[in-house]
Amino acid sequence: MTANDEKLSRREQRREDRRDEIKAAGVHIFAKHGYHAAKVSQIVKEVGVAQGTFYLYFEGKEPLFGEILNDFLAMVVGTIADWEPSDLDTREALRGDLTRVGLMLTDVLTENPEHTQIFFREALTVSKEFKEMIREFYETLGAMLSSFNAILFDRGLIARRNNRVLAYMTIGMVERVIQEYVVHGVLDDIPAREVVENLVLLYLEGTAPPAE
Amino acid sequence: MTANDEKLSRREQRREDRRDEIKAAGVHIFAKHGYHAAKVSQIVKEVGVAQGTFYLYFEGKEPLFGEILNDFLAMVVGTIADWEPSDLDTREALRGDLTRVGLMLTDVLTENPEHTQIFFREALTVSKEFKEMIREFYETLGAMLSSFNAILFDRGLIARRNNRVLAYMTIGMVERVIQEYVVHGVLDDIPAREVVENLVLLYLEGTAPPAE
Amino acid sequence: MTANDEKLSRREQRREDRRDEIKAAGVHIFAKHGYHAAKVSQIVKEVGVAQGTFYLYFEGKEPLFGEILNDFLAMVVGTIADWEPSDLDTREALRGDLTRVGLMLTDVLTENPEHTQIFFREALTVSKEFKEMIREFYETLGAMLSSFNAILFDRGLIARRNNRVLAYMTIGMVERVIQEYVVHGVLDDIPAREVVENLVLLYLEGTAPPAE
Amino acid sequence: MTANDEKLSRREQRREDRRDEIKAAGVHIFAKHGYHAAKVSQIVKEVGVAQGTFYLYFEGKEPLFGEILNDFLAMVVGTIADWEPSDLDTREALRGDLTRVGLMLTDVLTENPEHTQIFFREALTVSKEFKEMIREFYETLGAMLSSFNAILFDRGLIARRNNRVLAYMTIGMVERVIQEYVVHGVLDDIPAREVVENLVLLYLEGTAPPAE
DNA sequence: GATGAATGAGTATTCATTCAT
DNA sequence: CATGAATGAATACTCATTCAT
Repeated sequence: MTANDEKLSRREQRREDRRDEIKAAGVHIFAKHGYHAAKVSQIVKEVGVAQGTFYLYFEGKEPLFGEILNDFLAMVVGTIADWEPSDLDTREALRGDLTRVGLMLTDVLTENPEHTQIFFREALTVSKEFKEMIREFYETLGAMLSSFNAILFDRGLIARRNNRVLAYMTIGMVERVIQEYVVHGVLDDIPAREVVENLVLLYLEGTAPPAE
Repeated sequence: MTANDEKLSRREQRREDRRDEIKAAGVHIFAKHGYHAAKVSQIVKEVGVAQGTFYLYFEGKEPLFGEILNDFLAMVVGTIADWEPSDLDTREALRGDLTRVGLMLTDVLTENPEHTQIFFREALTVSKEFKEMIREFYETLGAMLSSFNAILFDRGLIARRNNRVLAYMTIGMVERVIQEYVVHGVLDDIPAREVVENLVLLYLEGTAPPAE
Repeated sequence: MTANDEKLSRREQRREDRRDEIKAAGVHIFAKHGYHAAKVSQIVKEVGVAQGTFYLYFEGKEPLFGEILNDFLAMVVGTIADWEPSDLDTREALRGDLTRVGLMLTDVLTENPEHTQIFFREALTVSKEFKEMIREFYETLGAMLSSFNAILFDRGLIARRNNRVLAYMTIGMVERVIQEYVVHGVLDDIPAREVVENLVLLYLEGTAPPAE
Repeated sequence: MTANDEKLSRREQRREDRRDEIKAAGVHIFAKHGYHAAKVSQIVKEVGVAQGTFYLYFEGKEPLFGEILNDFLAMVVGTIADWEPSDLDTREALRGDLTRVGLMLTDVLTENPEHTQIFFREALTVSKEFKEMIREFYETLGAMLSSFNAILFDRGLIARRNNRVLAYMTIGMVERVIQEYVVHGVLDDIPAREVVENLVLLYLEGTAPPAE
């Protein structure tokens, strides 16, 4: 690596840092005031740079929001993708896996409450484009969980249900609990593990296959 | 009733009709474009009246939104309030009751998909006031369901759970399924009864008390 | 007078009464809020008639203001016109005359404080037309008083002065004292006669011809 | 002073210049059309900037008016404050002082006829706030002149009068003459000195103490 | 005459974005 | 790279006036 490369790289690093600062301020302001009430002037003021500087790092207010939204989705998807399923040959194994992934998800969202808030509160109202992106996210998630349920049923691990309805029920119970826990603090006197276990329990008991 | 009264009453009737027309247009435009992108000019254009006429019937754009929101909440609350619980002495009775109220709710929301969409998509982003109103709605609902769960547990109808978590899980599964069913039409190839029965089933099986 | 005439006349009377009611309300509202902040809706509300009724009696808001303004000017001009000057052959006679007309003016304005307030506060800002009307009023008054001063000087009753400046000084001292006395109540602990005598005294002593 | 400071200061200078340009245009438009008929669009058009630019320098139309009004009052008060009274031990000294301050006032107002016009014509009709500010100005002035008269009487320089009435008479004669002279040009064929001397003469002769 | 619902022209203000320095 | 002054499009709301009933 030449001195030049190093310098360039240092410059790039600074550029990245500055971008991150602005994005962090964006997260903060969007969470505090909502997308529509948030002003670019508030964001730059929080960072301590001039109005024009914002546009050196982001194309505009909406693109910034888009990145923040993508960061959130990437975090969620990444967490689920990190999940290395066990053999899933018994309901006990399933319980373990679900609890584990649930706790991982709880962790990452608890660490990013503002992202979580922005996602649930604002994402649908910014633009048609984002609305459709979110819709696609939900439908993908719904389809994945439907397939997952179908597999579990095939393996005799869960009872016969309408797997699509079951998928969306699952999504719903998880997302509402997350909102109350992470964003509104309504359930935050309860240990995360207990919350997750209640979720897993309802799912598992609610789908217990009939005893032979 | 004198002729004068009649005239007055006819006038009042026309006034109500006009109000309703404008409100209906508001529902339509808000659902189509979202609160922030909706323009008063679009609403009056849809009704076919002048801009000023709008302000004869509503104080402004936000107050109109507020009424629409209240109408929705009143519909939901009214539906639940209409529920005359049976004795609730057996799980079978419970299943019947839950199915019945679930179907009633499904009915009223299916008939008002735009209100439903507005509630889930926009209500939180219009103003602090509405955000707090919605929050209160959720917390009241959460508290009611928590108590309900506690009663059911006392009667031996459901197993020991964290009743608050259970309450919010229930809210979540219902609201997500409603959104998919009513607003996005993702589940609308499935009969309403089946959807509701799946919801009730998950709740009931998921909370089945241990056999003696 | 036939019965028909009488009926007509009664109808005309009613019409006049209604007009006067509206005008009185106009005076009140204009004085309270000023011309620009005054709303026709406030005026009709005070009278207890419908919005449209206003336009059966007056051409509009500005014409109503015009009438009110003219009423005020007519009162002032009428008061001065009522003055039957004495011979004005001595300064004592002059003092008597000025005191008399001053008291008459004070009387009529004190009885119509809202008109007075409207004239001094609003008249110039309503329209070009009224501004010019007021200007003409002042210039006519100035010219009259200038001539009057010239006559008094010719008769040896007052000293040599710039008669036009003297005229406007006189107008100014009178109108400012009137405003404080009638509109703002700043001097209203002082008997009207004393106020007028102070005015006359300043004018007379301030223009006393040099002793021979 | 570093280059940076200089740059900053130059920027600040430009900012002030721009502000002054806009304010000057405001004075012009307000004087020409009156506050209520004046449009922000006219003001920015006169300066040759965009509509939004106006709001970089002033909070709005009314705040701009407020500054203009304050500038006027500051000029008047400043002129009077600049007056360094002589010993005021003889009526001749008093005459000199009054003439001097009168000329100074005439000067400053003649140089700012639009401000003068705005003050006398519009200031009372813009808002309650300004109305009260003006009222306070008059009452302060009235109180000051009353005290001044009391002092002069104590020193035997003027006769016994109602000092408050005398104060307001003085204010009135001065302000009316100023309006005619500065705003309407009615007296502007007369040298300023002569106008002022007539004012002083009426005051002094009108309050001459009785010869012993 | 009286009503009051309907009209629609008119305007101050905001704020994301640009660009000369 | 950074600045921040300038831009100007975009919109909710008011209220004097009209006119069908």
